[in-house]
Amino acid sequence: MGRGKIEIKRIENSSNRQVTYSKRRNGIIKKAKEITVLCDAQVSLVIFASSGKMHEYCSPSTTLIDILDRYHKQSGKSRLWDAKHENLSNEIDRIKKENDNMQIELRHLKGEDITSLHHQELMVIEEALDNGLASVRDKMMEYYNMKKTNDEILEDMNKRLRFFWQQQEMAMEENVREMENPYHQQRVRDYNSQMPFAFRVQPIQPNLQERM
Amino acid sequence: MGRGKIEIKRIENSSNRQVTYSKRRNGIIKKAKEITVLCDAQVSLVIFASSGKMHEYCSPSTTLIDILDRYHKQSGKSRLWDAKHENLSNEIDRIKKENDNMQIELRHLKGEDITSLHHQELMVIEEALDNGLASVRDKMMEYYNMKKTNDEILEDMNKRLRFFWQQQEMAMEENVREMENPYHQQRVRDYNSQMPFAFRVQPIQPNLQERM
DNA sequence: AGCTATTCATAATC
DNA sequence: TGATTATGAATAGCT
Repeated sequence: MGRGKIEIKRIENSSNRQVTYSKRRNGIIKKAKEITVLCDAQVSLVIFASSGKMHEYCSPSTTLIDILDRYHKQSGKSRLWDAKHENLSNEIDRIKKENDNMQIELRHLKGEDITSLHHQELMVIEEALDNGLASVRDKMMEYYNMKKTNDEILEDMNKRLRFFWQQQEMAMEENVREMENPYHQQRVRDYNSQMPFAFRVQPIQPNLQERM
Repeated sequence: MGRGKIEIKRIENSSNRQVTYSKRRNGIIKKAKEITVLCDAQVSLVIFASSGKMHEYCSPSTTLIDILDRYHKQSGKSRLWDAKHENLSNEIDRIKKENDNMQIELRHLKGEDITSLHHQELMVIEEALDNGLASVRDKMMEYYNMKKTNDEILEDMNKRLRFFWQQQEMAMEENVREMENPYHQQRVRDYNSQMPFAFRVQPIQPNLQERM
């Protein structure tokens, strides 16, 4: 059906191929539409050109997915469809298994479900628990020490502070007697206002408090 | 293209429709094959007759699934496809999350990744470890006790056995002197053959051995 | 992209 | 159903 008969084999001339492709593609889609209308059929048609460009036709009132569902129900090739699901399913299985194993390990570490364990398995768990406990207690001890150091420093600071205030008070009392002299009053105020910033008492580890 | 022109609308005559359907269906499939060969295209074609009967064509060297994969990648209609996967994907996410949580808990119980934990969290872990350790050690102690009891019983049995054999030997020696008498010989054989089955020494807990 | 000579698909008929 | 054939449709090659 053209100026000359053609053999059904790959068209080597690339632009000819491209032209023929788009003509015939339109032809097929037209035919698909026609059979849909004429014969109450449902058609799903997806065409990829060698360029990768895609065209599709799907009968109205259905979707490709509907067609595929019917396809898979009827073709018995549901395994192909499932192949897409299979990866996900396999992954689920794998993760679930992993999950179960961890679940078991966790329960064992918590001392549950250990009745059926052999002696050696119990030893392994015991060792893990021992190690874990050692690490946790080390870490706690670390915190305690940090807190202790901190407390000591604060205590030391406060001691100095108290000492400073005592000195301050004594100086004040001494100065009260000379209050009539405006020059002295001024000196005391200066002295007083210098102090508070010099002894701002804070924890050494800023984040330590929130972890304790 | 036939003896007369036809309007593209539903063919009301059912058998005509059926005939036209199968002719045109073959036509489309033929065209699909041709465009596949001529133009290096990939075609997926699924047709359902109004009767429900299905026919399909898919370019060689691909599967419908491959085509659909590409379809979904390109059409942007992947949501429809994903709807099929959504449940599975959600489940995977859920399990993975569960997994992660357990992973973390496990690592914490093993004393790993605990640097960022707060003091209270460490206390909780410590308590869990303590409890676990207590349970495991209880269980081990139980086994030790069972084994000990078992050993004691076996030891006791063996003691009795040794004693029995001693008695036996002494009786034998005594009997050797009377060997000339056939009646005595017979008596010793009887005596001997009764014994081994009376003292078959076995563990009391049949499955205990394999757990130790 | 159009055009048209030609081949092909198929509607009607048997 | 299956084969035949007259006819309209599709399209290969050309512009």
